[in-house]
Formats: sequence, structure tokens, C-alpha cells
Amino acid sequence: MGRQPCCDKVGLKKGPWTAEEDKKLINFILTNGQCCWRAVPKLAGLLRCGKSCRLRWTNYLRPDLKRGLLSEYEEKMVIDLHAQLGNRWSKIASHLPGRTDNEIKNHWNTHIKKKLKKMGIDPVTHKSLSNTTEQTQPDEQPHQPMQEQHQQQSFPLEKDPKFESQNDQNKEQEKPETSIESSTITEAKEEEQIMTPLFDSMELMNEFCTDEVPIIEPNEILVPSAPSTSPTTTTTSSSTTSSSYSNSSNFLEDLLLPDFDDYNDNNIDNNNSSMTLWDDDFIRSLNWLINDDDDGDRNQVFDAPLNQYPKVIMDSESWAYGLF
DNA sequence: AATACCCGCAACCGCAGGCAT
DNA sequence: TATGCCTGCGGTTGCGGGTAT
Repeated sequence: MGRQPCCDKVGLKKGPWTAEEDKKLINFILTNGQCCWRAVPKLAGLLRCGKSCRLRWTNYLRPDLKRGLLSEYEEKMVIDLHAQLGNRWSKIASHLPGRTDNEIKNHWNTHIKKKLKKMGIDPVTHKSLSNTTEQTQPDEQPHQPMQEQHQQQSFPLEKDPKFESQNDQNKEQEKPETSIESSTITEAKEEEQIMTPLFDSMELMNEFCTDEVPIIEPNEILVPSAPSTSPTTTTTSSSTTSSSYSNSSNFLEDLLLPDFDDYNDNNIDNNNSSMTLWDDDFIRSLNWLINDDDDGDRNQVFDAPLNQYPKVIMDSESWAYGLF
């Protein structure tokens, strides 16, 4: 028996998501949490395949996403992680809170690759280009993660004192092997080696690793308190959002939203991660969002006002940039 | 101003792995 | 063990905006 396709493609919509579709998906996930993705489109009233819904959610709509270009520090981390892990984008992304594998992959292909080449570094092997041309043909050979290359080369990033100290710390934390199968142990060890210094950097940024984030339930989404309630103009990074919002159909822009820019300025920099409940205006706005649906049947399902949910935890930047 | 070209990013595609039966 | 389902992953594509001519 052949494998069933992930979805019946007949009659399913493809291409860019519209604001209306996003609204339905957000509505559904916020209400029901993430469940069987195959069932999501049907239940949410979307003419999309479940896979498409999952991608849209994980890569764009997820509340804990950051938007905008990667910071210099994030870029360094990506380079370092890529040197160790190769093209395992999801693993790399798991070390960068709020970033998706797709985002990192795109950023790597469009920005970092070029930068490294300019610097005379082969983006595949992370070795000096003059050396690699003699030894390998980078683009034709599968990438060998640096761990497997015994980390012979000296990459500029490793000269960063922060990373050096992390590596030293790493060595100290290496544990003797047990009787577990060697392949498993090397894999685990590799992971451990990579994770340890990065967890430190997570602490440094006072953030969390997306791998550690459980499935987001509606009652877990929190928003930072808004120092200013005046709805401000959108930030520059919001222009990088989906083309679906390029016109006036950006339904979320009309909401009365906390000023996340102010929040970021005031709190992010000094590592103040305090979170509070949404203010009433915001709750009312989102409530409007949830209930503003022309499908009466689904309104019955979702008719619990959002402000009845105990707490809504949310990352400021992601919702500020990604949605609002 | 119009057209061609380039680039970045969102979305798609197909495969692989994990899990249940 | 075999089979089917679901999800995650990495590579690729194609659209849309920006820039050059």
C-alpha cells in the first residue's frame, strides 16, 4: 500500500497567506493550542494543507518569534554553530531563541555566505578559501561538520573572548564515556558540547531556547506591559513581514497595541524580563479579532472571549514585529 | 518612465524518522 | 516485522520589491 499524501491537494489553496487566513489560523491555535496539524485546516476553516498551516505558524505566526535581521551576535552564533553542525538548520535555530530554521537558512544563504566569502572563508568548510581550494571542492561535497574535522581550523569567531571562555568551560565539563553505544554517546556528547556554551549565552541574553519552549497553549501567552498605550507607527522591521500585509488588509495594525518599541528600549537592554498581563484595550482588541468571524459555526466553538483566559504570555518583539 | 535584472524571503516539495497498531 | 500516519527537516522554487540601465 502506498503512502497517503499529506493532504488532498484538490481544491487546496497555495501561495502566500492572506490576512484572513492568518486570522483563522491564529484564532484556532490560540483557542485550541497546537494539535494534529492534519486536522487543523478543516477545524480552522482553511483551504490549506496541514503542512502549510504548520509552516505558516512555526515560521511566521508563532508568538515567540523575533522579526527583523539577525543581530551581529546572532550571526556570530549561526556561523559558529554552522561550523559545528553543518546545515542542520533546525538544530542551529534551536540555539537562537525566536529564530526559525527557515529564517536562519535564508539568512545564511543570502547574507552570511557572502560575508564569509568576502572575508576569504569558505562557508562550507569554514576554512580559509586558499586552503580549501587545494583540498576540497566546497560546493560539490557534503558539508563535514567541524566537530568531525577535529576543529582544526582557527575561525575568527573563536577569537572572540566570549567564545574562548565558553570553549574552556566546555572542556572542563566533558564527561567520561559510559557503556552506552559509542555512536549515541558521540552524538549526545556533540550536542552537549554545543549546548553548554550556548546556554550560557542564552542566560547572557536573558532569553530561552526555543527547544525548551513547550507547545504554546492559549492560556500561556503573556504580553509585556506597555509603558505607553499610544499606538505608534510600525517599526522598520515590520516591513519585512509577509506580503499578505503589504496593503491595508493588515487587520492587526488597527488594533490598539502596546508600544513594544518603548518596551524594548526600556526593558530589553537592561535585561528586565518582567511580563504582565495585557492591558484591557489590548484584550478587547484581540477579543474583537477572535470574534470577528463571519463563520457562525466556528464562533460557537471560539465564543469564549479571550479575556476569559487566565493568562496570556507572549514575547513582545515577535508580536510587535511579526503581527502588529 | 519603462524595462530588465537582481536579490531576499516566504512557501513548497519530497524525504526521513518516530510512533502506533 | 510491516504498514500507515504524522511531524520535522533541508533543499529548492517563485514571487515581489528594489535597483540599475
